[in-house]
Amino acid sequence: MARSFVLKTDPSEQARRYRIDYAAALNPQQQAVVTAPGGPVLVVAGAGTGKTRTLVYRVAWLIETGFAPESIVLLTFTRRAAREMLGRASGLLDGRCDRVRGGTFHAVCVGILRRFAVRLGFPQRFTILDASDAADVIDVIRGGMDLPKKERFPRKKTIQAILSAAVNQGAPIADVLETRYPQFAAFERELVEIAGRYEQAKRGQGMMDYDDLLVRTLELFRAHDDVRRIVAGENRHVLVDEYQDTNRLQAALVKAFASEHGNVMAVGDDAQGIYRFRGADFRNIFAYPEEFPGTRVLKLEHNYRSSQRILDLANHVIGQARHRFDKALFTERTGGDLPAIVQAPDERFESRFVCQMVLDLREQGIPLRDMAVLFRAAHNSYDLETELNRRGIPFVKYGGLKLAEAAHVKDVVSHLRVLDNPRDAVAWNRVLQMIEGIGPRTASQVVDWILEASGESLVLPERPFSPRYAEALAALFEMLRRAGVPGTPLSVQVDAVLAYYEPVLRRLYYEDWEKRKQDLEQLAGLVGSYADRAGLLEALALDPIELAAVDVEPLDDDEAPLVLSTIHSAKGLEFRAVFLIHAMEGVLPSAYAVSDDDALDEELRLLYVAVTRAADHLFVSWPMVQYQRFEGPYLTEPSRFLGSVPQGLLEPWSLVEETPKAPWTGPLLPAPDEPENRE
DNA sequence: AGCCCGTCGGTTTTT
DNA sequence: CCGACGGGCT
Repeated sequence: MARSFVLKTDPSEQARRYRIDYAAALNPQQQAVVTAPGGPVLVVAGAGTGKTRTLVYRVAWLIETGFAPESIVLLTFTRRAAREMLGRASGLLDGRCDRVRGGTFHAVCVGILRRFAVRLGFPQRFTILDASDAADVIDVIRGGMDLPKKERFPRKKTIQAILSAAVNQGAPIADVLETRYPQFAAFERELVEIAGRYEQAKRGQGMMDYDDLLVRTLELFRAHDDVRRIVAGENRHVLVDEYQDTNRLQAALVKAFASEHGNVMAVGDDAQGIYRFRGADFRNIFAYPEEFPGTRVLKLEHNYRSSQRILDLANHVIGQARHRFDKALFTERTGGDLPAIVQAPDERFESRFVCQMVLDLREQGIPLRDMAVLFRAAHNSYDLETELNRRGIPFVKYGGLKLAEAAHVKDVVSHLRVLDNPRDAVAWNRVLQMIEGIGPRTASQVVDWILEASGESLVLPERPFSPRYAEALAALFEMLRRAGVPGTPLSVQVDAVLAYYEPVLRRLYYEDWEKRKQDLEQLAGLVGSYADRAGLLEALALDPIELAAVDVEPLDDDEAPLVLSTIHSAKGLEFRAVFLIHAMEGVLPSAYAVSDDDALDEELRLLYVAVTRAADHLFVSWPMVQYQRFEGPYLTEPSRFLGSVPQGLLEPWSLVEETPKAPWTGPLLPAPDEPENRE
């Protein structure tokens, strides 16, 4: 018979006064969340209701009530979010929150797998494949198969996306093809075959892709209950942010993490689910009380962020969804400007408008960092970026191309990977193919030889190398040997690789190597913040270090830059002024979404997320004419979601070119064909 | 086998 | 605007 033994609270604990005045810092709803007793809690929190703030205080409260920081796990959507929240919590409790464990599901899983992967037959130093590494592995597999030549087979990135979608949605490949890639439905058999070989290859070579990090952790818990008990036993409280964007794998992980104690708090907003493409279903949030019996559901409804006029628009937007959201945000922040709907003649006008208005608002005292330009897809801001550069307005861009994904950065990082793990065949392939005279074929042969000869250390095998590349190969090994001497500082290792790589860079990317070199310098600059090579490599694999396009002279020294971001990457952030550009049919909603009602609803939620980022000023704009390469200009339509917005919620703006100043008394200007004055 | 160049097709969102 | 692929050359 099991018996419960009640441990009494240490009296000195009881007597302690809390350092933080929770009642003063939080509203009653927030306080209820922060001071909730253990057990499962679901917090349904609308946009701008202080969700992050509440979680930060919750962490502090738990620590103040006696929980060890290292027994708390905070799961967030990005590592950036975790860092920021724990930083704020530490600020409240002078550093005591630093030991709280936090990060993405992927990062937390890597920590667990590094400890226990051996139990699954994986090496402790298994290789983490990012999406493009995974695509490269798939490409090799595809090359070794006899595939139908006549019809168009999906390219490696698409194959990878299909396989990943199947894993994340927990659906067979056939379903993924039917719903998202009907054009490739005929290749189901081949794709299933590739999927099988891909699994084998990963297992055989000790590699895990992003999805495996979640899948294998679950597998580990399922196959080894002692591991599950150890890991879950280390957690006394599990906190999950953005629960509406977790998929079934992540939901299962939450359940496992909390399985020993049941202290789990999830925070989310069903109206802000924007990761359906990754297998998330915003309705999962309603399944939570069934997953965790006894769940206490708490709500945060009071919006502190936006003016009422912005909320009116947001409420109208979300009201158009087919699925009804039980939600109306309210605020006491009445007044403010009406959100503007700006009709720009074309993209150039739109960019000029944004730049000019940004500068105006800055004149009015809003710092650049409190303004953001949001868009559906990373490429929507290209024209604007040019214009910002021209005017010397500093900006950072989130979303889109990642530093770690650029080909030349991967080249350099592959050398470090080989140093870290001489059995990393993916990295070897890349490293070898940079040598002149070595292509895919020779590379895979040489990799086989290397793997045979090298155990934990690097050995240049004695083999019949062709004189075409033998010397270069020896030079590569000499560089690796020097850089790999134990105790060599990371920065020295990186410098050695960069010096070796420089001529390769010039040869491979002769058109734009100088631009790419700046990225490598940025990479070199990051090195200092990592303790060792493994730490750097792990960060590069798990953190999408955003490629900041900030080589613009700041207006004032060190003025924090304007933020450019995809809507997805702006989740959870807020700004005093928000510009939503390219709000047009085909972009928002995306052309891919228009034939599917559920996808269309998600586009609507994206618009909702964008609108609710704004506190005071909101400008929604779109270009009436777009230029296409061959077709020339064509007319666009404004987003259907804005077409039906009643007058009074949005103020229509149009852009007019400045007319020449009136008090001109001299002779009329000659024909206006001075090229400089035209824009 | 590898490299270079021309052509053509596809083009979201992220860990 | 980038990458995959085919053809011709080394």
